[in-house]
Amino acid sequence: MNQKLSTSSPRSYEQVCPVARALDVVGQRWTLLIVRDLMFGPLRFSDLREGLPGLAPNLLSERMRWLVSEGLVERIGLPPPAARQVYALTARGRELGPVIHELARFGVGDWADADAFGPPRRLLRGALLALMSPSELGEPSWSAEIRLAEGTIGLEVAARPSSGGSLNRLRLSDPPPPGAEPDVTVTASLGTLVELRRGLLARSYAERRGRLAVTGSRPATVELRRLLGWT
Amino acid sequence: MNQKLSTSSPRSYEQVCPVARALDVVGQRWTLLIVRDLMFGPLRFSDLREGLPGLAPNLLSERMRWLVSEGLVERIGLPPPAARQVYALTARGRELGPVIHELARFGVGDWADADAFGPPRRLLRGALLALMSPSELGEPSWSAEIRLAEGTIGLEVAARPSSGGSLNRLRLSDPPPPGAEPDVTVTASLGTLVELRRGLLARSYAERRGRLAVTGSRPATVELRRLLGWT
DNA sequence: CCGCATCCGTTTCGATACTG
DNA sequence: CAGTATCGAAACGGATGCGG
Repeated sequence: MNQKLSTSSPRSYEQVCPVARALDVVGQRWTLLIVRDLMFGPLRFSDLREGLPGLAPNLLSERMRWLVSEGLVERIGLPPPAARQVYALTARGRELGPVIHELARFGVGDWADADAFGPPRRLLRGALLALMSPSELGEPSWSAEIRLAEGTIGLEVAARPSSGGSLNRLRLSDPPPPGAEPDVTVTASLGTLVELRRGLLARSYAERRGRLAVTGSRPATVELRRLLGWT
Repeated sequence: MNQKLSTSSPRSYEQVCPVARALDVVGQRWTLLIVRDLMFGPLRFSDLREGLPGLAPNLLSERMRWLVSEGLVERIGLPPPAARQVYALTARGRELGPVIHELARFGVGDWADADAFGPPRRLLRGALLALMSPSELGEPSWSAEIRLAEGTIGLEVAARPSSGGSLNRLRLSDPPPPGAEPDVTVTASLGTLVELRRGLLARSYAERRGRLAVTGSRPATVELRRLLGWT
């Protein structure tokens, strides 16, 4: 009779500051990782569990209830033959994209074991995104194929729009769209890309050692280098 | 003898993902708010306490020890006459700037009571920063003066650099540098600026109602509008 | 007064077991 | 598969005290 499942609103910082406001909503443990996992598409409860080992099911369900109540996530019922229901980000939830991206950018700074990147594979796109600085891009649109040990990811860069965040210019696809020939192809391990980004490894040296191979049109290569922060 | 002050490393997510890495470091309660407060300059222990009501002193000292051990903050001893010591962000700690900024941008999205903005005053610059989209700026450099009920803030925008985050183009000063004549002056309440940014209020309407006044050179006005996201 | 350390009641988390 | 129920462990918040 006495229900305990009442989306107990967590502790608030009680500050009239947008940062504190944001953290009141997504500052609790696991919350941003849940959003991260939903960033590339809707997932079921068990998909989320799989991607978040260590998160107890009761806590996950409480977090989901909270995220729904805050309007960041919605529960969507799928047509009969498919799985019963999925969780998807709302438009408001997708506004957390830049937050996740900047966190990832920061996290790359002490990411020593990138080659130990494990499942789930869908996070691979996010990991790659963390290595990219879309604000450094030039105007044109181009495409690339990124071949990692874990799999190959497609990248499409849209032309610079008159306004809007430059993050939206990037589209990662896993697997890459078939048939389309990329402007540039890069082959490396995730760890190599991380070291290049962090400036711990020189591009020319990596190429000579066979840890990095880039082939394709000259302009697209230059843009790729900017995007991935190679010196 | 048995010391408990051993910077007990907090729970880790144990994931090989840059977002999880970042949250392992700054994901605990209060941590990002501490960094936020240090973003505009070094502070003493008691300054931090003042800006973070609800944070117990033992927890603050534990967080500071953690941040120091992670290399985000350093303890600096000041010359004798001044206060004994201050905490300052390291270069690595300043890398959290974009994270804080994006969190603030998100937090503006449900910031209904901006006019109730309270002390400490030094957060005023951060609140303003949250309303700004430096990525929308054009090339030129210009300056502005922003007159709020809480006080007047100076803004200087540097010319677009060849590379580097556009956040670095902005410099907020409180109070504004004396003597320099700003290219544009805007007078409004913080709440009005928030409503304008969120699109809840039209600029022309706000001006007619006397809630907003913008004076200055035409080009600087246009840039200001882009920066603050007015339609 | 500042910069913490200690004690203690409350909240949140994590692991496991269990149900429709 | 999609959660709920329970319970011990850890983290947090508030009060108080103490040395420099």
